[in-house]
Amino acid sequence: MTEAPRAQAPVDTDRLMEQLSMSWGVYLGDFTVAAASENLTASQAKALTVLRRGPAAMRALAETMTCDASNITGIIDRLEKRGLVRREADVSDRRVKNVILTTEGERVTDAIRAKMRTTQDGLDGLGAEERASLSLLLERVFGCRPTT
Amino acid sequence: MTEAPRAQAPVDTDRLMEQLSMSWGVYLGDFTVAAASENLTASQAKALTVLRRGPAAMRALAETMTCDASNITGIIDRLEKRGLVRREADVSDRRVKNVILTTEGERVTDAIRAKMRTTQDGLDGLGAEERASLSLLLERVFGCRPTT
DNA sequence: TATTGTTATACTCTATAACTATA
DNA sequence: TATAGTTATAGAGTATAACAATA
Repeated sequence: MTEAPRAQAPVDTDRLMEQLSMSWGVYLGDFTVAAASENLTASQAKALTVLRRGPAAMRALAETMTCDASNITGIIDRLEKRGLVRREADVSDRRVKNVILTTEGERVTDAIRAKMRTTQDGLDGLGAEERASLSLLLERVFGCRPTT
Repeated sequence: MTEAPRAQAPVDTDRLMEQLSMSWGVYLGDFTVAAASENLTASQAKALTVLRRGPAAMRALAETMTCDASNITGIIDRLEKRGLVRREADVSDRRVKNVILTTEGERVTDAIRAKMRTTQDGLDGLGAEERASLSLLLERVFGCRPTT
């Protein structure tokens, strides 16, 4: 049984915010390069990543991506033109259009994730207990639970 | 002395990547909303955040932000027009222009960070040992050390 | 009336290529 | 020659406002 990470020096919230900011920069760079390797913009790849968790209505997608609903139309238009997603009218509310990943869309999304070597390698360097600790901490801070 | 987070169930790398992706979405949304409250785009706010660590040459800024150097010209143009940054010719190499945050730029950058309530509140909910654990884990995964 | 998705518009972000001024 | 920054261009992302279809 390996040790859990131990405190070395006090880390206040400000320094943690700064470190989180830098870490986000590394993650974003990794994601952007991986998306570009599949000829996708970061926004397009982000939409695919969200949809990988399951279909979503246009408006729900806009909320998750923190942008206006009008933007999603163009992003989904381009992804649909490339055959990575498709629109499907909702059965209970015909105003709603659900966006669904195609099989090719799933393949591309998984390929992008696999190409995020910086992040993948960083995670692979952790032991089982460290992965569990990071998972718990992410849930505590951002409210995101690991998918079952 | 509080306990370090304990493993509950095994968390493999794939699930951790997924959880990281969702957490990043929350962080990005928090950042985007905070930037918008200061009438700044996410890219502009990101540039300010990078410069908050110290002056940087245009090209270095482009590398940190994972985009082409030509984009930085426009981003810095707009920030300079608002008085948040200024360009300064490098003394040893006159081709290089160093970008420096103005006092107002520092104020706005700090204001944005202070407005990231979701992230701030999440971090504030951690104990001292948990903050230290998260800091160590971020360093392990992304190679970013807390600023001294 | 309210909501979903779309369109029109204006501005910003982005990569590519070509340019200038330095080195 | 090589590099740092800029400019020109075209395509993509973005918010706002207005619109049609549906609730």
